[in-house]
Amino acid sequence: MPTNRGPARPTQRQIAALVGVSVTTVSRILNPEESNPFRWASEETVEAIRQAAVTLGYRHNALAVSLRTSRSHTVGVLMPLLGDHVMAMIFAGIDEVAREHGMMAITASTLDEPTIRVERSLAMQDRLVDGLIFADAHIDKDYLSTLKDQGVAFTLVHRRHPNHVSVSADDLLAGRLAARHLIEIGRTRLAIICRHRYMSTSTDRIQGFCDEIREAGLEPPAVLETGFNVVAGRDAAYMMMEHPPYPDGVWAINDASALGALSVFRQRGLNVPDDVAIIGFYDSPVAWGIDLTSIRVSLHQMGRRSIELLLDRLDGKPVESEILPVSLIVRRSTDSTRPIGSDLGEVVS
Amino acid sequence: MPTNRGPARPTQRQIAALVGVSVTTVSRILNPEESNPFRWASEETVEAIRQAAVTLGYRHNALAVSLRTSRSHTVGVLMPLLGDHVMAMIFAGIDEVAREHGMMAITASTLDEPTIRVERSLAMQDRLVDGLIFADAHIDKDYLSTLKDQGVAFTLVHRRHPNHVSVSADDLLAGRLAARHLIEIGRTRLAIICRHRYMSTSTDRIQGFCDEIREAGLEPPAVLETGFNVVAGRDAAYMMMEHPPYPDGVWAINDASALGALSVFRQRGLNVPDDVAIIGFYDSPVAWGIDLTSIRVSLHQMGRRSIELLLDRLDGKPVESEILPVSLIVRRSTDSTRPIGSDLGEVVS
DNA sequence: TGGTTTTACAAAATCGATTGCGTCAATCGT
DNA sequence: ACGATTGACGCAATCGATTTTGTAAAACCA
Repeated sequence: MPTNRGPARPTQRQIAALVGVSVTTVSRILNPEESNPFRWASEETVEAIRQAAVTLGYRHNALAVSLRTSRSHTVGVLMPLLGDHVMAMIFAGIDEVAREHGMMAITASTLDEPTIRVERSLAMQDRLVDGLIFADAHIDKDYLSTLKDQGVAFTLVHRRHPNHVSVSADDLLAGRLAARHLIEIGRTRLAIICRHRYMSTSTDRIQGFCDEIREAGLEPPAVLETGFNVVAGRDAAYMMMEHPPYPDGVWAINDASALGALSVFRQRGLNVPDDVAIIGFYDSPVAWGIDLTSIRVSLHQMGRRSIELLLDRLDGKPVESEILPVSLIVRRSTDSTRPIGSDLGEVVS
Repeated sequence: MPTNRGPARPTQRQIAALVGVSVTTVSRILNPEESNPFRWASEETVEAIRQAAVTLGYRHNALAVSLRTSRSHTVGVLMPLLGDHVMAMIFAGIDEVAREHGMMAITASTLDEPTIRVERSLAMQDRLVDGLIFADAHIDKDYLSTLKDQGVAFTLVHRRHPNHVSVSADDLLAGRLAARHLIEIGRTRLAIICRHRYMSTSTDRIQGFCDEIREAGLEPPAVLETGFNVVAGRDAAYMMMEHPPYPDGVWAINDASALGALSVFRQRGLNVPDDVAIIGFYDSPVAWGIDLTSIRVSLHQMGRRSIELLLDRLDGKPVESEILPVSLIVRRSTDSTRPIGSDLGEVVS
């Protein structure tokens, strides 16, 4: 079992030997946290050490530093699912801020399962992450309170939880915007496609949607909890069309499921938006492609704020939950007078 | 500056004190690599130690283990861009295999810039990653050879490089498939939308496309190197329409840019596919949504294989580059007789 | 000039876990 | 019955860096 990881990395000890000083001095000079290295050694010594570091190709051993200082300069991000557009965008934002602060963001997927979440969370704590960001908070189970009691620093992103600091979209308003728009274009038989109700992204959006509808004096919408992907959208659409009267206004709280539903409606010969209007969520490239009316929120910004809040917390500053603004982007899936291919959102690549 | 990371984690020392044995014994019993703990202690001792570990809530300190063993059970993944569908899917595959092997995958974006790539790569080596996976290989610059000489274990994914082990799509065949299809439906004025030519995903696809066209005796295609996102696709389309004759067959080697081009063509009143046929790449949800003919390759599988090869390498097994099969999924953007919303690909969420 | 402070650096402890080398007693084989 | 093996464990070194403590020499003050 050859443990040889390439040629051995040079250590401070070697630099010390080369220059003829102690490792203590080397450490002080090379310590990036040290604002004034010259307090500790003469100018020549400092120069000699730095020179030696360069010629030897010295690099800090991040593990050793962390072990000693209990500071890993790492934040862990738990997401229900990697490979998903929403999560990928959020993580990109987190990652961006992380490196702006000389930190590293590491991620792991939990598949939204409590067991895996605990496991991954512990694995990250084993690496002494400075803090955690959860994108998969459930509103019922409260594993997070345990963590809080243990003094673990964390924030939530995307989904919120009343007891913890989070950065989320204004889901209540989003629900109202979607409902209002459907009402304004004269729809009365409404339906929602969503996922399990244990996440705030479902509950809040449904809540806002229903509130608006109730205040307009309309019938409450049908709620189809099929899921967040294309297939889930199709399934929901099939269910809707099992027996008339069919809905004439659908809000899928995710563009992918909107796409699935849309394709089914079209296959069945329904006209969108005349027969059935559809609204999505996230204003993703999919929405641009199919001219889908959608709710826009900056996922990138959501990711950024979630880690900025976490870093503030780590600095001991007081932090509060934030709610990001949302806006309705109207396109042809609810308004056939709109131009084709209008209003593309933020471009990432 | 309170360095208090919550309540101090229990250590082997504490367990040792509690049970009344040395840390050595505790370490041997609790070491997960140790196949037969009973070789080192009596059954009672083993039980007592395990019991103490549980009651104290003991967890391994991954950093300390790595420092000692020079094995971090971590692989680093360098991607040109997080937040991109392609990269997110690949990473999801990598992450899956990583945890199947009790490892952790950490990622960082390089924005395709050599400087950042080196920086991130070093940052990962500082954490003593067991190996690296590069999704952003350039074919000209050869930073990777330096790494190889240093004995750093790595594989490439998505993009390939003749000198290194990689897992990529059969881009040459993909190019041929796209060209053949366009030729078969009678197109003669062809164009490609791609990105810089320093990546194999561009060069190979173009190569295959051009080979097929040459062998068919047609004119070589126009090559528009505008980029990989929606805006790039629009830009390319605008350029194409600057002066007639316009292309009647376009291959965007990425669905997003295909979408951008498509929307421009439609805005200009062109009929797709009658006036201009469009093919994309990756068969992403965007393609499903707009009924875009596209090239399918399993990105998830690509990710999985890239880390599996890396792990094989780490085990000292010989590994060779792999090329994943591709297939053409024909939809309405090249064949108006196809049904709406057909053949959805692998669903991820 | 005697005493205090600052400078410049070193020695050693520490972080948490692993591991080579021993020790001591019980057991085994012949 | 005696050397040899095995079982059950501990000591101390080690990984690479940081931190605490220590101590000469130089600088400063009155």
